[in-house]
Amino acid sequence: MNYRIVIADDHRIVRQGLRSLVEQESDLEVIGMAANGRQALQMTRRLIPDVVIMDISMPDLNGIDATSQIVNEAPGVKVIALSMHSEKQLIDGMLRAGAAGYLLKESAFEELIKAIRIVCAGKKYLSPDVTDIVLRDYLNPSIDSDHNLTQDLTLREREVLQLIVEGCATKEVANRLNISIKTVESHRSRIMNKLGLHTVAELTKYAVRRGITSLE
Amino acid sequence: MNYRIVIADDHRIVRQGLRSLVEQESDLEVIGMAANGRQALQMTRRLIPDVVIMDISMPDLNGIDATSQIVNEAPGVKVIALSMHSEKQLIDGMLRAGAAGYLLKESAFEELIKAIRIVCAGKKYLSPDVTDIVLRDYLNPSIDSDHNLTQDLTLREREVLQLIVEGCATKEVANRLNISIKTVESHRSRIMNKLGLHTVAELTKYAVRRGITSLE
DNA sequence: TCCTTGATCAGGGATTTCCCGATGCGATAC
DNA sequence: GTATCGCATCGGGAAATCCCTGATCAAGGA
Repeated sequence: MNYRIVIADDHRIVRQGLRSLVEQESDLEVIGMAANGRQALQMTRRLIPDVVIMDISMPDLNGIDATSQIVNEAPGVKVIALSMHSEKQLIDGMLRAGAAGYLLKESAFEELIKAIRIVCAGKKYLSPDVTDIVLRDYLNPSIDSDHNLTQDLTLREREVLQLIVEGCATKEVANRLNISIKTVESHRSRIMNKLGLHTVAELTKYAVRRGITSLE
Repeated sequence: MNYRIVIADDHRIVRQGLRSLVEQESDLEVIGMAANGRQALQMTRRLIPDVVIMDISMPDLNGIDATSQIVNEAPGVKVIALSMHSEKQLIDGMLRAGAAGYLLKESAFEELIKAIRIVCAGKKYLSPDVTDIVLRDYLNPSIDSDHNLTQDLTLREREVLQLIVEGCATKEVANRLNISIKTVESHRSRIMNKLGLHTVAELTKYAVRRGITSLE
């Protein structure tokens, strides 16, 4: 039996590359390609494929919302997320939207093929890296994963974090908050611990992603 | 005659896809694949391919600086930039670095094949969208103060900057570049001086804005 | 040839970070 | 009501770093 596949990615050459890879398998057939989430949705309605391989960051309608609608309208269609990032929020969004699989563009295509066969068999498939993140969350009895890690920071810690990523040196943070340098160091250290980050550069990127600070 | 090609992109499945596409042409042979700019550089030194297909945003060493070094060391090697973005700064950076072609991931792979043959014939190739942007700038020579600052950084300084904002400690930068900690400190100090920035947080935001690093 | 630039490195004091621990305080548990 | 816990606060001491100065060397242009 042949599996019918739709590929959704906003970069044409990536779509074509994926098609070329997938069609090396004799039982896999690419029946359509979409450049954004809305096209993917319409195409899925029309063609009812077995699997949609879905990039997440796409214009017009993103992969998560597209997946959500597809799964609602056509529960038989399996969606495999193919993402550049292993961020918890994205994984979470995709799985809640009803994706049957999540793998990274960092994966080998053999893994994609495997994922396709597994979801077609009615099971779920996650990349090892992704599994790690999901499991860490599962094992850690944090109340809800939607409240991301930033929520685990205390008020004071978020204050300190914001000042740091806005470019204040430790001493300046201490001055502004009227506390000792030692205290600021403690906060920073605990922040890094909680977030699993180790440098100000990483903290800054994290904060920008979370909207705690802007790029100015 | 066969053309020997190296592919550099930080996403494995994209690399594999590109390889699969390129090798549909009987006279094109993919002799190596790299996951970042540094690997691409080393691979190019070793294999001396005819063409390097180079993604721009890559960890460790970005596509622009990698191209710059490749073109210096091995002038015979043609570099084709394959970018997600058609931002002026990136195009500018790549062309100044000596790329022989610039196309978007939005392009069809037929265009990539065409580009390969054209640059191998010693000519330049730009995507139509990219040509537009270059021409607009050519016809309207705005004195754009935007690119001056980053351009003022030397190649080595940008390398160091990239590693720092990717979260490497000074010691780790030194290790990766095989230079002394003192040298890294010198570079960092001069970078901050040139840019008028004083903390890693500010450096990081700057680098993100300039496309030197991503938010991960 | 001379001069500039880029890349490399060192010394050494000032500063910061990192890893340990400790205290006080309010809330919650039992 | 006291035991416990989380939070904010701070300190010591070693390690790492920052900052400034100065130096060498190679490459390339005037």
